Order: sequence, then C-alpha cells, then structure tokens
Amino acid sequence: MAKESTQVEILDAAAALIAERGYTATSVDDIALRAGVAKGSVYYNFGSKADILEAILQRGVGRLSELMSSAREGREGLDALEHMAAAAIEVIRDRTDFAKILAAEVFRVGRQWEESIGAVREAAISQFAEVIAPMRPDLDAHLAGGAVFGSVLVAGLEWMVFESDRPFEDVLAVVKALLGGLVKA
Amino acid sequence: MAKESTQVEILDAAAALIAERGYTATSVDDIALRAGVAKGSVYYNFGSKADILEAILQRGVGRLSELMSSAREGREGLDALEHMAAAAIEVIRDRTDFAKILAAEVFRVGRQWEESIGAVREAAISQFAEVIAPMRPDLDAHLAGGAVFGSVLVAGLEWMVFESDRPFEDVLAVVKALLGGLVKA
DNA sequence: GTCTATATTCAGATAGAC
DNA sequence: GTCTATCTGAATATAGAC
Repeated sequence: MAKESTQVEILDAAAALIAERGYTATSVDDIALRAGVAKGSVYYNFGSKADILEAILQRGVGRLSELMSSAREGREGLDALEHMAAAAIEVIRDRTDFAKILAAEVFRVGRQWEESIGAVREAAISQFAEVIAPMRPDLDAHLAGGAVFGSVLVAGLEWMVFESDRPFEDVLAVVKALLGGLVKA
Repeated sequence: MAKESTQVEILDAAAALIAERGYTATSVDDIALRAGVAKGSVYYNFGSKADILEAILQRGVGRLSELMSSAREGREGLDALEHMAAAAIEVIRDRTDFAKILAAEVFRVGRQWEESIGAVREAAISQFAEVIAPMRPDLDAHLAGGAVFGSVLVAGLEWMVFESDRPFEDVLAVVKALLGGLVKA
C-alpha cells in the first residue's frame, strides 16, 4: 500500500507548486503533471489534496524540530539562540518551498490544516521563547519568540528568493546582530 | 462611474476574506455576499477579482509608506528605526487583513499582482535598509532591512492573531530590544 | 448603479481497465 | 500500483432587465 518513491515525487512537486501559487490555486492535475504520474496515482497515494499539504507540513516540522532541538542542546542564552537561528536558516535554505508555505499559512486560522501549521509554530516560536524567557523576564516571551522567528524567516526567505547569490554567513550575521539586542545591557 | 461607498464595502469584505482563506479560495460570490451587494455590482465596480486585490494592496501600501516616511522624517539611526517600527506596527494593528495578505504573498513570484506586492516590499524593507546602511556598513543592508521588517511583521501579526489582549507597548518593547542589537558596540 | 440569470471552463474526486 | 475516462459541483465573468 504505497510506493515510497512515488509519494516523494508527489510531495516534492506539490510543495514547489503550492509554495509558488498557493494551495487552492494549485490543482491536483498540475501536481500529477509535475510529478510525472497520473492523477489516479495521486489519489492512490493520498486521500485528498489537503492530505498532501498535511504531509508536506509534517515532513517540514520534523526536520525543523530536529535541527533546532539539537542546536539548542547543552547551550543557553545568546549562544543557544544563535545556534537555533542558524539551524532554522539552514532549513529555510534546504526546504525553501516548505518555508514559503509556512509564511503564507501561519496567520490563517480556521483552515483544515490549522493543527499542522500550529505544530510548526510551536516548534519554532516556542523554542525561541523558552530560551528568551529567563534572559528577559521583562519581555513577553511569546511575542519575542515570534519576533525572532519572524526575523529569521523573512531574512532567510528574502535571501533565498531575492538575493540568493549572497553567502549563508551574511544572513546569519544579520540575525546575530539583532539577537545581540536581547542581551541585557 | 462608481459609488465610493460600494467600492469600500467590497474592498473591506474582500480583504477580510482573502486574509483568512487566501485569494483563490475566496470566490466573488463570497465577496458579494459579505459586502451585501450582488455579484453584478462587484463587476461593475472592478474589472476582475485580481483588480480587487490590486486595489487592496495599493490602499495598504499608501498607508504604510505615508506613516513610515513621516515617522522617519528628521531622525536617523536607532531613533529613526524605532519610530518606523512603531509606525509599521500601527499599520499592522489597524489594517490586519492587509498585513496578513502581505505575509502570504511577499515571497511568491510570477503572480499577477507581483508588481503591487513588490511596491509594498520596497516601501517597507528599503526604508529600513536605508537607515541601517550607514549604521552598519558591515552588514548587507537589504537583508538587514528584511530581517527587521520580518520581526516587525511577524511579531505584529502574532500579537493581533494570537495575543491580542496584550498592549501595543509590549510588541514595541520586543522590537526595540532587537533593534538595539544594530547599534555598534 | 444594482440586480438576476446564465454561459463556460475547470476543479476535486471516483470507477474500473490493465 | 498506475493508468484513462468520467461524474458533479463550483468558479469567473457576462448579458440584459429594472
């Protein structure tokens, strides 16, 4: 019940198209065409178009959680934040389609895949918030986590979409500069 | 050739729906229903559904440019950045629908309204970049502008969508803390 | 300037051959 | 497990009465 390579083919094609045009504007016909399979095969492997997006989201959140967690391990304060940010930027670089979909969907509520999107938010923002909380008890940790995640996400996508010739280090330097502002004077 | 109140009605309804569901998932029937007019009236006032989105974008960019420019006027360095960020957060608060649409569309290329979206990017990121450039010649100004804009946008939307009970000052405090990182040690 | 009714295209999903 | 063919509902846009 499922050939893995076909599923990956479909997932990659769908991620690319949804990132570019959005979920509703992407048809299952388009996905099948790009994946090089027939529409029937798409529905053999996934129950519905929404299921495909859920799978894309879950694949992405797995990778993001994994890399951010291990970047954080054994560190705290600014050092932890810098390594977590670097890990997040790597995910944006390697899974740009996922990052674009995330940016497009995080602030929409009431959609079918709200839970999956919430899991990504949780994986990213909350992890930042947990590190920031003891550093800056004067700030709302969730808002601060959101601001940090936002700077990473937008800088990372700005880089990949409009300035991809710049090196990774340039993006990291920018984010590190902002993170430095969280260290108490 | 056009009754202004009807146009505003349609624009507001469309902005709310597109912010929540996305452009393609929002039908002209939905827009007409929410605006309290018939579909024919929508097409009398706007040439197409895409034209409606363009109008929403242009209304938003006008407001954003205006407030950010006047916030910047006569200031420079950190002081300018803080006032510009505050102005941007105000726009996100007062035009949350517009901000959500912006977040969803900025990193998509090749769509019909790419130009209008580009204008918003320009209005926000470039203005930040111009102030940052002389402060931090060691950083890529555009990436830094993007990171600052991203932190403002995501923190602002995080606030409006998930923590709207917090006061404006809490969001501003978070952004100001990050901006402080741009001041050379 | 606003309405109802309709033409036409296209989407998601299923059935069943191979 | 993958294909083609097809059902069915819905979407954009237009025509034309009021």
